This record gives sequence, structure tokens and C-alpha cells, in this order.
Amino acid sequence: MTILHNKILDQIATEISIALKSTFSDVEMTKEQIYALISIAPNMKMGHFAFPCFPLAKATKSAPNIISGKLAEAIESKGIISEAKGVGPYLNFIVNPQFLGNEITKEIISGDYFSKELVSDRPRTMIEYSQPNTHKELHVGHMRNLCLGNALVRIKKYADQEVIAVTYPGDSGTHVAKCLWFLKYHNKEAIPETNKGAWLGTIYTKANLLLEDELGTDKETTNREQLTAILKELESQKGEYFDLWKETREWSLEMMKETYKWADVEFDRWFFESEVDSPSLELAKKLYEEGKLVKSEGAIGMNLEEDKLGFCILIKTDGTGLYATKDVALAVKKFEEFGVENNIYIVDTRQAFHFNQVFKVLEKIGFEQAKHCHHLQYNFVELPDGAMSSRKGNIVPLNNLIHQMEAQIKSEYLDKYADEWTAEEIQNTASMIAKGAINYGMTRFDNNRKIVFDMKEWLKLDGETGPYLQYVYARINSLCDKLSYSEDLNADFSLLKKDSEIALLIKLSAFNDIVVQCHEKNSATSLCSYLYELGKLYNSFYADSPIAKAESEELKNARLFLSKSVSLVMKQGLQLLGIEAPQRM
RNA sequence: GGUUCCGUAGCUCAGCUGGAUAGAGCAUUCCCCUUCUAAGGGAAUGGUCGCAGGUUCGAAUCCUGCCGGGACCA
Repeated sequence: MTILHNKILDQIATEISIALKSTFSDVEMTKEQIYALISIAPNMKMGHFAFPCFPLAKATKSAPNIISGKLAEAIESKGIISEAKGVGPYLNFIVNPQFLGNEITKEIISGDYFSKELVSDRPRTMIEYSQPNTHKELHVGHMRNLCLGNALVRIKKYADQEVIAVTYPGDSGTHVAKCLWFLKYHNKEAIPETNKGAWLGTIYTKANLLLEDELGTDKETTNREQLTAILKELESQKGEYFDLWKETREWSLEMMKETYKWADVEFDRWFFESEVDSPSLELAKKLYEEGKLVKSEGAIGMNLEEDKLGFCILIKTDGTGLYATKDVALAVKKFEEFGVENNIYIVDTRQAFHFNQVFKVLEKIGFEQAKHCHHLQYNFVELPDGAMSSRKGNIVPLNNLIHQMEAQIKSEYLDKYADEWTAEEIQNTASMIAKGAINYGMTRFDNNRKIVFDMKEWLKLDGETGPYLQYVYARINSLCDKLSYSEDLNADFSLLKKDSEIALLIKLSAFNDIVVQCHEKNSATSLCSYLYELGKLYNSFYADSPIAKAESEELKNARLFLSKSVSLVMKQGLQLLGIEAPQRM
């Protein structure tokens, strides 16, 4: 059942519904249907809200432009509606700023607006995002996943969903062995005191480069033997390398925790690859014994040819498992451990085939919930000269980006406050702004679109960026301070007559609708656009409407309430994107 | 070859559950700080919405085919 949470649309829909009954009594159209059809008019000259009459043409046997006129006549001007008029095939509404101002700003300022019931369907949903490997570096590529996952978790929770956020770090496998191998046999550097995780990542890259260099040389065989020995020892869970794995793994986890803290991300559960390693093999063996899997060329798996998914190997000829093996076991574990109804995986689009196989295997072994598993794909981040790969070492480490951004922000914008602000506030603000730029930059594009990361472009902070929105917030915040904003001020919203003022009120009223849309579409893009549009509207208003020197106290206060409302919606919206709103900047 | 994603202004992208003159940012050219933060505002320039059909009163949006690019599978 849909919830008609938008009061403005609800009132307009009610009036249309009544007019429809009196004018075209035989037409069947529910209020819900009407509500869904109402949109914001493309420009203020035409009206504020619009209802298209095309869908009524058939049932009423008259032309849409006639219908709009007849309905307009039947609608009384009262409450929120100050005028209804037919504009061609559209029934347009002009709203009363007095009512609009009261309805919108009061709810926003009291906070009621942000705690409305928006969605009635609320299955318990698990969202798995951020699957970084230990023993590798974190780079900007990882940020897309992290920012998107973080935003969706926040958006869904806001939309009343019960969300369980989980991460799935890759702490076992050949990449670990390679890293330990280099550490043991070739590393000459001293282990640093701090940032051991990042350093370990550089060791992994060196390992790969060396192994590739020595391919085809007399060292190749030795290398392979050494790697195999390491892997075996790791599997047996004892010995020198197992101890080294335990120690170095912590370094990487420490790095991940710091990054998650920085990004303000929290997980309800960390699933480790090492934790499903052997149980997943057990499960695969059991399935084979039950006859649900078959043997082919020595490997055990499932034939999915009829679904155009090839043969999905679950146990290799050497008796080891693969990613698919683990994902099958993990999926079962997720549903069992948390009793979730939905299971969303936020993973790179290149894994689409892998997940199709996994979900199909789950379905065919009789795991009912397979149909509630959903791979939410996004396209990857690449550099101007091609794909990023920590194997090759052509990555932009995350720390690198953050530091450059913060340094740039300080020297260009914040250092001028050195006399009035503490060094700590400057640093904190720089950090918020850098984070704003990264989070907004990573979520503003459609999930299907590739992002080309160009450091030079990302360091420019004007135009449609996170900092633009933060600036709007900071400005309003300082405005409210200067003008001694208080909830008890006496305002007259009927004085808000300018287009820029009405446009802002209308925009504010749409926030919840946008968030619900993002939840349904599993994308944060429209929230990004919405906040940017809100910011733009506010900046125009700010430029053309004096507040401190408004013609009257009542107008000044109405504008102040409007400003405050914008700042609150902005803050809430930014928060859903994982971005903090600075008090000043 | 199969699957899938993308193709909208010079560049980067919104808009795609069909609807009113296709919108931003960047870049370029002009204005606007003795008024609340100019990380800002205003204006100008810039478009066969890849191409061709189809469905519809109406298509950037839906369907089919083709062209170009990416990814995955083989």
C-alpha cells in the first residue's frame, strides 16, 4: 500500500477527486492514482503543480484541454489552493504561500517532516557492500562502492526499512600468499610504525611485479613452489606463515577500520572470506553427495548451460573451492544468521556473471530465498589512462587523495581564517569538505556509468559538488546566527510572493518523495540532483532577496524560517549521502 | 559468437515507470561584492537526444533492427 505522505499533493489530489466526481461522475480514478500523476509544473508562469488530463480523455470522451477547464471551474480556491486553472491539457494549481509556508516550514523545523512514515512495505534487508582485500591497498576505486553502499543504507533506513549492513573482506587466497611470500623472501624495508596496512599493500604490488618479471626465468619454478607451500600452510591453519598471516591481517583490518571510521560507515557484521573457506567446501561436498552437483573433467560443479551460464565449478580438481563456492555458502549463512528477507550485494558490474551463476546454483539446490538475492551492480572507477589495478600498481591510494584535497582546501579557502579559527577547526572543516567532495562525486552519477577519476578535476571544488551544498548550509547557519534566529519569531508567509521564494517552498516539500524514489531505484543519484537544485534555488533567492534588510519584520522572519528550513533539509539530505554539514566554511 | 551496459551541447553528466519550449556543471564571453560568507548570483553562446523503422493523440523516454564503444562469458 502506498502512503500518501506528501501533504500538499494529498490536498490537491483530494480536491481533484471531488471535482472529478461532480464533473465527470462516471469516471473511475482513485485518489492514489491522482496523487501519483501530480507533478511540479515546469515553470512558475504556468503554475506550481500540474495534473495532466490526458488519461481522462477516453473515459470522458472529451479533449484534455476541455477537461482541464471544466475541472478548474469545479475547484474551489481554499486552503492550500489559491487558484486552479486549465492550461492546455493540464490542470494547474497556484498554491497559497501562507498555507504552503506554514505546512512546510513548521514540519521541517519541528523535525516531524523527517520522521514521517514513508513506505509501508519493509522487509528485513541485508546489504553487503565494501569487499576489500586484506594485504592490498585501499584506493579511490573502493570509494564508489563504499559511498554508494553507505548512502543506500542511510536512505533505506530513512525510508523505514530494516537494514543490516555487512562487509565481506577478502582475507584469504593467493593475493595473501603473494604478499607474505615477498615479505619473507625479498623485502628489505623495515616495517613502519604506523600505517602498516597501506605499507602492506605496496608489498603486495611489489610481489606481483616481481613474480611477473620472473615469469619464464629459472626462478619461476622456485617461486611457484614457495607460493604453494605458503598456501598449504595457511590452509592447515598452523605454522610460521599462518602466524604471519594473523599478524599482517590485523594491519589491513586496522586500515579498513580507520577508513570506515573516516567515511562514517558502520557494519552490523563482518563476514570474512577465511570464515567461509572450509564450511563452503563442506557444503559443496555435501551437495555433491546428495547428487545435486556433478563431476566434470575432475571438477565438481553444476551445469547451467540451459540458462546460458556455463558450468559453475564449485570444487576444483585440486580439491579447493572458488569465489562461487564461498558465495553459495555465505548466502545461506546470511539468511540463517539474520533471518533476512532480502539480500542485496553491491558489487562491481564485472561480477554480474559470477552472481548470476551463484544465484542460479542456489535456486537449483532448492534454496528458496535465491529469488530474494539481488546483485546491485555499479560500473567501475578508472583513471584517465585506463583501469585501476593494485596488481599493476597504477592506483590512486585513498590517503593520497584525501591529503591532497585537504591541503588544497586549506590553502585555497580555509587558511584565511587562521586568525579566528583554531587549527583543529580548520582541519576538521577541511576533512568534512574533502569527504563531501568525494561522497558527492562518487554517488552523483548513474550506477551504470563509468567514472573516470582525474585528480585535477576532483580537486576543483566549484559547480555541482558536495562543497557547493555544504557552502549553502554554512552560509545559512551563519545568517541565522547573525540575525538571532529563533523558533518563536513572528512570521507572515503570505508575504512570500516572489518566484524564488515559492519555488524554494515547493522544492522543500518534495524531499521525502525523492528519498523514497532513491530507495526504490537503489540509487542516490536523484538525491544528489535534488540537493543541488535546492542549493541553486537557495543561492538565487539569497542573491535577490535581502533578509536582514527586508521591508518588514514579518517578511524578514518568513525568509529566515524559509532559510532555516532549507538548511535543515540540506543537512538531512547530506547526511543521507554520508556528508557532514559544516557550521561555517 | 553469446550476455549486458553506454551513446543527449566542445567536455562531463541529469532527465528514461511516455506528456507542456530537452536541463545542469565545466570551458568560452560579458555583467554583479560601501547589503546577511563572491566556494556565490545574473546573462550570452552552444543540441539532427547515435541511425532507421514501429507502437501512441503524444517518444530522449517503450519495442525491433542496425552502427559505434566498454565490460563479462566462451
